Amino acid sequence: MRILIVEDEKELSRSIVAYLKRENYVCDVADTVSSALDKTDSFDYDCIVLDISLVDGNGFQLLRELKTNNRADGVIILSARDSLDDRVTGLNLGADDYLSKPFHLSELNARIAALIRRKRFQGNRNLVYNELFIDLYAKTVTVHGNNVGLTRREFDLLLYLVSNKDRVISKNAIAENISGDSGASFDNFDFLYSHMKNLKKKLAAAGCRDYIRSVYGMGYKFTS
Amino acid sequence: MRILIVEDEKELSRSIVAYLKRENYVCDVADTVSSALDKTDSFDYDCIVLDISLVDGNGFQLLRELKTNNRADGVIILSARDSLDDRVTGLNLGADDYLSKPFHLSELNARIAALIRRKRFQGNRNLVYNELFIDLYAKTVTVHGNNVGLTRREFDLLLYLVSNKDRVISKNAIAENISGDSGASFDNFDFLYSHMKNLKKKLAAAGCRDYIRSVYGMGYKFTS
DNA sequence: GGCTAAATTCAGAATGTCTTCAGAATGCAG
DNA sequence: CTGCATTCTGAAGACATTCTGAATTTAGCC
Repeated sequence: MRILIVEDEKELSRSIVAYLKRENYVCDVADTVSSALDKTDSFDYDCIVLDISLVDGNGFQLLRELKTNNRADGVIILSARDSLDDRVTGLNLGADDYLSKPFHLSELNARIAALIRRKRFQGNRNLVYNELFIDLYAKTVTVHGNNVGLTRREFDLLLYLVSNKDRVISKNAIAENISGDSGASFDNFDFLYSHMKNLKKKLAAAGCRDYIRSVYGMGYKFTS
Repeated sequence: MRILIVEDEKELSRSIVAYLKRENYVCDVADTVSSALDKTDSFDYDCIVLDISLVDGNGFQLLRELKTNNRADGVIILSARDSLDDRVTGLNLGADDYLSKPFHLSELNARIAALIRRKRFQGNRNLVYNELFIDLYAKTVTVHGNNVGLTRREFDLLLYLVSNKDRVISKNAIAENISGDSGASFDNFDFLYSHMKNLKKKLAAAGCRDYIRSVYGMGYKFTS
């Protein structure tokens, strides 16, 4: 799960990143509008946390550009205290949520979690595909009612595949999504193969049908 | 547990905060309607204590706004003496309880405790999970009838886990919830590990099953 | 102010997971 | 069928996370 933080106060962005990393998100930071655009061009973030009052330009402008490129999906605005207008404008420009400064990191985290659940899973707590049952809150996967003990990466992997059901996902995309550190370029996908193998093995052992298919030369696909 | 006090008489708000801090609540104060809105925008309070007769505007207006944003959950109104109308109006606007000035701080405290209990535990006085028995009033925990002497942090910890039954809770969230000062960002969770260990040890010593599971890399989970 | 219990910090141990590796298996193009 | 690229596999070492007991600091109480 990957998040872009657009914020020019170093101190704040650092503490946001520290917190969100511990919540197992992969975080990128942009401190100008142009670098934010660079990053959104090269990656499709699950969520963008945007400080609307950037110094180098207008946060609104960024939001507008994102919107015209259909990338305003999943934007949470950070607005200065008292600027009610900013919020309204932001929401009208397609932002999903806002938070006025100062805020608690836990609250930001809660909003991000809610946003991602809405975006990726229509706000559902559970996902069900026949015998396969995924509880997003308990972070458990059960097959025919028995718990399949998945590790964090395995769980993330399954979730990413499921949230792209019926679509072939490239190894790059998967790797970027589940690998802990951002900015990594992948010279091999051994770690992915490994997790994929373990995930499939565990699911199969629990009696789950083979929903995950590898597509030679392209990537992987989840089909129910 | 976090409470917002919306009150413009400095003297009063100060003494409320002092009292509630001693009761282990974390308190924020807003002295105008707009700053109250900022704060409720940025954080989801367990309880809001609202003086309905604010000078800078109308407390009712604030209540209305909270209501439309689904945040009127857990509001206790402070109203001037004799203004029965205010109370009725307030309750109709979705407030949960009221208190007419002047009042005893202990009374406010009792109402807050009751309110939070209602909100978090559907008004139950006790929580029971098989052999584990939690008395929210007495703040005691018994297993098989014998009292498990928990410290305050241990009790808070257990309560937080219980109130998020069947969910994996991140260490961030737990730390923020049980450590006095919130909003803090933690560089390590040693204190959490320590409390967790002591809590589990005490429960186990009393013959309690292991309801609290650590979920590697994700947090902790209470399951009955 | 001194005593006691509690909270926090610390360093090392124990555990669980991730990544890497080498080799095997599979799929594809010619 | 052959050769090359891709994917899979099991095992092991590297790494991260959690646990533990003890030491230290802090807070509550008389």
